[in-house]
Amino acid sequence: MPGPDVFDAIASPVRRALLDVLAGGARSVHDLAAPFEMSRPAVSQHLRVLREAGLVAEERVGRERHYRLDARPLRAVADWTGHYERFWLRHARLLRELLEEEG
Amino acid sequence: MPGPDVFDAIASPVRRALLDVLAGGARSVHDLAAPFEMSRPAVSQHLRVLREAGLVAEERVGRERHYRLDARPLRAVADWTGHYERFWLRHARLLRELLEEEG
DNA sequence: ATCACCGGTAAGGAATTTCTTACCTATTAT
DNA sequence: ATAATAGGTAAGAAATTCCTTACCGGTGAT
Repeated sequence: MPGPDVFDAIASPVRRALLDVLAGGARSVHDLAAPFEMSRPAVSQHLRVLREAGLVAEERVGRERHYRLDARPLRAVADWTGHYERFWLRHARLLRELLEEEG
Repeated sequence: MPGPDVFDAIASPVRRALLDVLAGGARSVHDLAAPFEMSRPAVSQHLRVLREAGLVAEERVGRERHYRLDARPLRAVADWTGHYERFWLRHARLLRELLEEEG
């Protein structure tokens, strides 16, 4: 049982691309799979990972299943990277100061 | 050659913990490995992943190697999650409005 | 009723990850 | 010079990932 971890879920470029598509609105699995050079079951399996991480929710509509984005778990990622913001800001500041000294 | 991907590098809880430690300042491998119930080579291998992702830099000092954080690649992660901020904010707003209607 | 479509699950294989122990070099200490 | 310390790399095992094909149950169309 490899826990539904959001960091793990977004580690895959395919899954990030799926989320990016879903940011444009809910989609059927068929539509989601279309742009990928991958079998449809493979996409289904990626969707399962996203579902278990809480990043997507499915809604049955007729014989289709519409997946919609649930971005809330991404807050954990944003919060974590946020702790590092000061480091790259400091880096940028030092670089700017260095250039000013020279120029 | 499994490209040095930052999303992949931070997918591991161990590697995130290593970065968290390094946020407190540069450390030798010995010190970095101490808190983990893992062999030292295992930590070395995690450090390699972080190094290839550009998240840490090593500096030789005597017979030690000091690793220091380089947070810059994390900007890519922060930027990516940033695109989703409006979604979880919208979610929070809708929830708030719902509660106000009821209360 | 039958057929087509949507999409999930199962089984299996190749590749990757993540650990271990063993070993090696470089540097410092005695 | 010899011994101890720091830490990278190699080889191999176990677990996991990520794809494939085959198959299945629902739902809608004819």
